[in-house]
This record gives sequence, structure tokens and C-alpha cells, in this order.
Amino acid sequence: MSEGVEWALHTCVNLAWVGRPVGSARLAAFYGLPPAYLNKRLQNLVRAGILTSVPGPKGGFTLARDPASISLLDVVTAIEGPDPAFRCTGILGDSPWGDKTADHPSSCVIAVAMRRAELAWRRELAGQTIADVCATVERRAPGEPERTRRWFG
Amino acid sequence: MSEGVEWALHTCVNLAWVGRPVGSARLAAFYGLPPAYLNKRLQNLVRAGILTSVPGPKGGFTLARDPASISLLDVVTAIEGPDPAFRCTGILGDSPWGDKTADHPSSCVIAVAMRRAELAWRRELAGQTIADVCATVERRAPGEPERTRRWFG
DNA sequence: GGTAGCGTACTCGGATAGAAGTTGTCCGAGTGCGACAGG
DNA sequence: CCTGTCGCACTCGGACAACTTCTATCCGAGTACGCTACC
Repeated sequence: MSEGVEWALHTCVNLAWVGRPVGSARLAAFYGLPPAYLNKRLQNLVRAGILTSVPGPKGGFTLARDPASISLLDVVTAIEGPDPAFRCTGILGDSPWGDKTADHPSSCVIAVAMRRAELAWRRELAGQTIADVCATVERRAPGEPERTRRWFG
Repeated sequence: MSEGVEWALHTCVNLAWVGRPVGSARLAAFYGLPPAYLNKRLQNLVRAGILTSVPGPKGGFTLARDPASISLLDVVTAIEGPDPAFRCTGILGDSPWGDKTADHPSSCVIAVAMRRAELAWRRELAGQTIADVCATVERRAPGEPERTRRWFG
């Protein structure tokens, strides 16, 4: 899985705490990440409707909607793309008595088993939101949001 | 995810049906796959203790143990490696007040959430064995094992 | 005719190229602020 | 002193390389069979 997923998730949490536009350069400086590349990843989140971007001075990135409505799956999908990790190429259709017209991703027993596992993965990710992460961190370290907000301000 | 995972899974099912050594060339011919590359992947399964290899004529690959004791997770892990898809690099330690000595993969809320999801994925995969897949296919197409055995023989 | 030795053909196994995706970098288009000149 | 205009600095956004991983291929080491020659 892309390393950008980790960056995007942590950045979303920071943005949830700050609450106003922050430039990619400053967001990257917080973790010592390459600014341009983080920018490239945040663009993925903008296209997915997770962030909104504001150009010009005082511009930057902000969460496009409430943190409680942004699941971890949303972020992961925005970065990694919508394709499942296991992709059935339908090699059963290439077997001696294979049917190339059949819908193998749906009929192949192996493909179904793999998709079921991936669905369980997605369900877990969809059940956790950015707001949940923020709440857990805040419960563990109550001063974290304020401290972060100050650093970015 | 590597495409070789799909090849390895289907090949394991075929090997379970045939029950005796089959060379990688013939296994690859069944699906029209590149023989040498399939061989390379089956070597991964040998190292993982899933298959046994027999050199020389009449040689080839065989399941090393009962199909009921080979889970889909075993095969996936053998091909993809033991590392989890999401890898916590501990960027929290690089934040302004980050602690580089902390065990971030265990303490970071995001890392924990991602690992939980991946655990659900692994659990689903571990719950399905090659024998289960064989049984499901056989229930749907009763003649499949015999037909496959004949093609390889 | 039976048997020991040898050659051959076939297998796996690891070392070697090519393609694709990820990671990293750069520069251009657009925007808001601040300075400056004029009224 | 107030206001309209201009320049500038800062932002995102997409286009352009370097590197790692995946895909594909080739050739060498080892083994079992089959043939041959000998007893």
C-alpha cells in the first residue's frame, strides 16, 4: 500500500484540529515530509471531495465536510484508487474448457473468497472516521488539538 | 496485490485434484501462463512449506500437506510476503513534539485502526482453505476434479 | 537372458533483463494582500 | 486622509525525472528413465 495513505490520514487529523486552510508546505513541515509530493497526494483527496483547496495567499487545504462523515476508507480509496487489491483476471476462461464469456469475477470461487475478505477489510475501515481518530487521540492526550492548532497558527 | 497470487491459488486447487507431481510447464499451459514465471512463484510456495518439489523426469510440484490445512492466507502470505499492506513508518516521531523512541506501530491510533482492518482481512482469508474451495467448486461442477485430473494425466 | 554402466531428456532453482507503478521534483496559472499614487 | 490601481508574493495544479517493485526470461545443477554393452 502506498506510503501516501499514512501521510494523508495524519494530515486529515491535523486539518480537523486546525479548522482553517493550511498550505501543503506547512502540513509537510510538521512531519518533515517532501512538500510537493504531499501536495500531489492531497490533490487526490480534493478530487475525492474530502478536502477543498483554496489558492493564493492565506490559501491551502481544508476538510470539505465534517470529520465524522469522513471514513478511513474514504481516504484510503482516494489515494489508492477504487480498484480492489485482488483483481480477478479471469484465467479460468483460458483453461481448456474455460468460458471466456462468463463473468469470472462473480462466479470464480477464489475471486469470491478474496472479495469477501476485502469486503471485511473495507467494512472495518468504513466504520472508523477521522472524528473517531481525533476523539481517541484527544482522550489519550487532551492537549493535543490545541497544541497542534497553535503550531499551525 | 501481485497477480501471482491468483495463479498460485488456482494452481493449488488443481494440484489438490491431481494428487501427484506436475511440472510447472504443464501447470502453466493449463491457463496459458508464462511457465518460467509461474515456476518462480511456486518456489515461494515451496519455501513456505505449502508445496514440495521433485526434480527430474516424473517430477514437479505437489501439495506438501492436506488441502484442508492450507488456508488462502497461507498462499497469499507466501507470495506477497509477511509484511502488512499498511506499514506505519512512525511519522508521529518526526512531528515537532514527537517521540522517536516510542513504539508508534503499537501506539499510533491510525496504525492501530489500519491493523485492525487488516486483521479482519486476514481472518477471512484464514477461514477458507484450499479444500473448502475444492468442495465448493465440486458441488457446483461435479465433474471438474476428474476432468482436471485427466487433462493433467 | 540378465545386469551394470552410461547417455539423454526432463525437472527445479537461482541469476539476469524489461515493464510498470510509486516516489520525488519542478515550474506555470491563478489569487489575495500590501504598497503606492492620486484625488 | 481616503480610495482606486498596480505589483508582488504565495498558493494550488499538473507536467517531468529517479527509483523500487513486479513481471518475464534464460541458463545451470540435479535426477530418473531408457538404451547399450558386457557377463
